[in-house]
Amino acid sequence: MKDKSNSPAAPAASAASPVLKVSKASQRKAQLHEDLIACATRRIAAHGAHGLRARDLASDAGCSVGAIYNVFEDLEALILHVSLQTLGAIDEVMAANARERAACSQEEILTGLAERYCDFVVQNTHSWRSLFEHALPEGVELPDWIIEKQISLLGHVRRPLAQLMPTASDEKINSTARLLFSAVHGVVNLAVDQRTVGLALDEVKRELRFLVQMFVAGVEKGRAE
Amino acid sequence: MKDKSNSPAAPAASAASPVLKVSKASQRKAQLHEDLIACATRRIAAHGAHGLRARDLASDAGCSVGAIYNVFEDLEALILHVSLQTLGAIDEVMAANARERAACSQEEILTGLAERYCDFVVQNTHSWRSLFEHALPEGVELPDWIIEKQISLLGHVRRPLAQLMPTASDEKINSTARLLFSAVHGVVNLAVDQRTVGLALDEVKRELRFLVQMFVAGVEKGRAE
DNA sequence: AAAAATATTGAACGATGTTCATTTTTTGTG
DNA sequence: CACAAAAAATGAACATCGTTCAATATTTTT
Repeated sequence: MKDKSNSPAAPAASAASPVLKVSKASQRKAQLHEDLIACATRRIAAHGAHGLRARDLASDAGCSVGAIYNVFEDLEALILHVSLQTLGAIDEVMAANARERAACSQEEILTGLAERYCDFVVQNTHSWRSLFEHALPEGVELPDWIIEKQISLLGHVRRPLAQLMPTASDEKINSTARLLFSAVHGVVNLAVDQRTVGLALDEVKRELRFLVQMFVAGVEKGRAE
Repeated sequence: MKDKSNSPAAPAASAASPVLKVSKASQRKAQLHEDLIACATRRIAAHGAHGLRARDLASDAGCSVGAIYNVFEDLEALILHVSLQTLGAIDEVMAANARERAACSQEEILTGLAERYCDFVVQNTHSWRSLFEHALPEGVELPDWIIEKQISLLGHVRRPLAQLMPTASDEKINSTARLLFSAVHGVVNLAVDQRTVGLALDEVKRELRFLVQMFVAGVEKGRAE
């Protein structure tokens, strides 16, 4: 037993560095690591994190159940690696919004972010839900490489907000970015869960735009006074 | 086996109607029904819905594990009855806000609601989380008596909103109430879960006020134009 | 080629929700 | 009250999980 893969996709000692030993064993291990994440990603996308069963996974990846635990600490750790990929996909979607709306108003950039987040959640509900459904056990922290990805997401909200609130401190911009992300997240969350207190799926995007527009208008109104 | 208690707290054929038979058996059943909800409420409050185990519950209530399934369809159904109580508690908190701030501005009523919801969630995290953590199985609907309670909660948001948006249709008021509730819910949710993208617990209420104030200001600005 | 180190395996373990044949209690009736 | 039928309560047994670990197979080193 070596590292149980606490860090994600270590580049597997790329072929360009022949000094580092890429033994047959560690190659197989790296391959299994990759395969398991791929299989888990598919299963989570199809049935949610709850539907990820060790025996099914072993069957999919063509290994024994025990092998999973040689590569990952437990299933939860494997799910975290899938989460990193999901976060990456969300980051891409948000980055695309920033590119396509680079010339637009800050309000339009923010409404675009909300709509894109909503679209992603509707199209990738299970994967997205697995990002949030597990309340981590008392005292257990998320690994750094997950936290960094999440901070990166917030950057997409922080940048247009900084333009909208030119006199605000970095701390205020930061907390407002978290506020706005959380609010949009909540609206999408209760909607895709089809909760009674949430919105119907066919009104979510319209109402999300309304939320962001009213919030931005309120901020601008305060600035004008 | 009779009804498995699909409806909540049927008044157990109150003593005032001697025609309806209150047999010794049905009395015991009603008592167990009550006891199980009480024990489940305590356990969920202490350890969350995940920590509700059939064997522990039977031990607490002084019955066999099988007895639980004579009274409730499954543990999920029992959790729903606990949810009704939790929703009732939230309703009370929101109603208290309406009473205490009856003479305040609509903005203050709405910020008060957000703050009270936040306080409740912080103080009753486990019970509150069990309201939302289970995504119901495909095609399974919540029972009417839960949906009614949730609609009742929305009323507390709808009423001040109706004052703020006098020209809006009932549908618009309704969807805006869901929007605002969902947004506040999301902010509180990510905060109590201590998520990276959420707010820290010591800034939540301040930022919630900011969110509601900016939203209300935006709505009023739009009305003025 | 043999030995040491390492990795893989899958049966077994401990929980868990749920069931159901058996036992106990309650109810209806002569 | 006695006694049979009906109803309810019981808890051992079952199916299904995640996880472990002694036994086996493989790889690496000597």
